[in-house]
Amino acid sequence: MTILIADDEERDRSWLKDLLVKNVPEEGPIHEASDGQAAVEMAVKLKPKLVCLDIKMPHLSGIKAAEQILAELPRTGVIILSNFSDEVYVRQLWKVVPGDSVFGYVLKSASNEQVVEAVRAILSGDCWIHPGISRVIQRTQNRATSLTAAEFEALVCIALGLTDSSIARRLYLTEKAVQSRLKSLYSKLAIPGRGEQQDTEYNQRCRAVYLSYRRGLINQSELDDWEQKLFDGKVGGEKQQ
Amino acid sequence: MTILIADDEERDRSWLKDLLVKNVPEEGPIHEASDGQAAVEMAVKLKPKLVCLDIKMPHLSGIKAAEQILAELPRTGVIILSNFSDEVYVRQLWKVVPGDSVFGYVLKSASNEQVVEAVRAILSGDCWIHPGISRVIQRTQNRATSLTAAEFEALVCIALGLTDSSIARRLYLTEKAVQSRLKSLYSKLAIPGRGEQQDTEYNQRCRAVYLSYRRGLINQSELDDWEQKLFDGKVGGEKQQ
DNA sequence: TTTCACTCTGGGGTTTCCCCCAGTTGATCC
DNA sequence: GGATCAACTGGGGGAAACCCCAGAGTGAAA
Repeated sequence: MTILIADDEERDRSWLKDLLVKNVPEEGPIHEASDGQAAVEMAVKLKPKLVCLDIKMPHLSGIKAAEQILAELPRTGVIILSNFSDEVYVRQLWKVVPGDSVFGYVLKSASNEQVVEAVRAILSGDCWIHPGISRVIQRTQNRATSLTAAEFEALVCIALGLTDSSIARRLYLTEKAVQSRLKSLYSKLAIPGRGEQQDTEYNQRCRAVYLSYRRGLINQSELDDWEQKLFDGKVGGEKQQ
Repeated sequence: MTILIADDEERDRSWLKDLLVKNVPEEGPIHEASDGQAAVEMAVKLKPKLVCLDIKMPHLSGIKAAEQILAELPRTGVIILSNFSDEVYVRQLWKVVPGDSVFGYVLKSASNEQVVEAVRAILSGDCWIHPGISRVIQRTQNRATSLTAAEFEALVCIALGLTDSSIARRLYLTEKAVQSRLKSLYSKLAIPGRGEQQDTEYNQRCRAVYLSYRRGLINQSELDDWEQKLFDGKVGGEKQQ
């Protein structure tokens, strides 16, 4: 029963390997990869029963790696083992992972026992989601607070610092459409507008970015990816495929 | 020769402790603290030769802990051992640390050898700064790119999503003064204005926030602190004290 | 099929943000 | 004593962002 570990930090890899060797007796050979690309290649070759993926890796993120691996080998158990509980990753993962596959999401702040528990769960065919993540999942499925693809696109663009007109140009929309997206974004984030409240406390545009960072709807590395895409003229990231 | 380690992650503490036991032969007892407050208390009691501090800790950040420890025991060697190379921390640290004290700044992505090297340097009375940090230090000392206290205050406020008028109210300034601060902030961040460039590509306000995140001038946990301060009516954070 | 949510569209407003200009103060440095 | 720089002040103007309204098309769920 082969296991594959993918993490760019050597320290984390050896920690996890140690943990598995000591606590998962029925384990077979444990292989390691140090980036997402390598992880995919090794996975298709070794056909492991379980793959542990860090999210933040060079070349290919753990989530995209998971997508490719599951496309080839749908029966593989996948554990995302990350420092981050950002909503943006949960959104992506839920889109990428087929509903019937076996997977886990564990934060690196978890105790050793929790990690072992998660691994055991996956190996016996159950899912295991970190307690801290469940809150986030709730939010992504609540109609009133979760963002639509259109709202999310607009959010990313203002977070990058684009103007309405420049967003419109990039996404092939009218300025009015952009503003309409923003308007519903602001209301979902519950940002008080000009008419309401006593005084004009907030610049909604910046406030939306701030709150979205806080809630993990967006984060630095994701924005960097988007900036690449948008400046290469490709659009519709969340919609397509 | 006592050594004190402060980190809220048990895993990191034991990793570092192991490393020191194995590689710093002349070491004496090694104590551990799991937050900043405890670190300060233990330091004044134990008077260690060396203190290793994580930045992100509950109750009291590693930097503030370092400040208090150095105030009591200026001869203590301090190593900041953090995941972050954010400029905001470098700014803070340089203000807090007396010029003649012995300290180090090591990123957790450093190799074991580098960490040992840093510890040895501190113990023999030299400073040790992570290579990745030196770039940042350069920038904080370059007149043309480093922010003044006033510009930084304005930056924090727009990052929190406040309007000009609300910033003015909180900082006891006129709106014009706020706009003047923002104007010089934008120019230091090299954001093209409305007149320049082909088309109005950027919303400067949001763009400034984005670039500042990228450069580590600001980050989430620092902004949370500032939001607290500003809503309690206290101002002038960087200036005072 | 009818609902419903989502999205884009349009007209016609107000306010905030950013622009240009110029002038005063205070601190620091040679 | 000038020179320099950071910081706040002021007027006046333009453009972007946000406000309200209402309508119409899409696709999915009831």
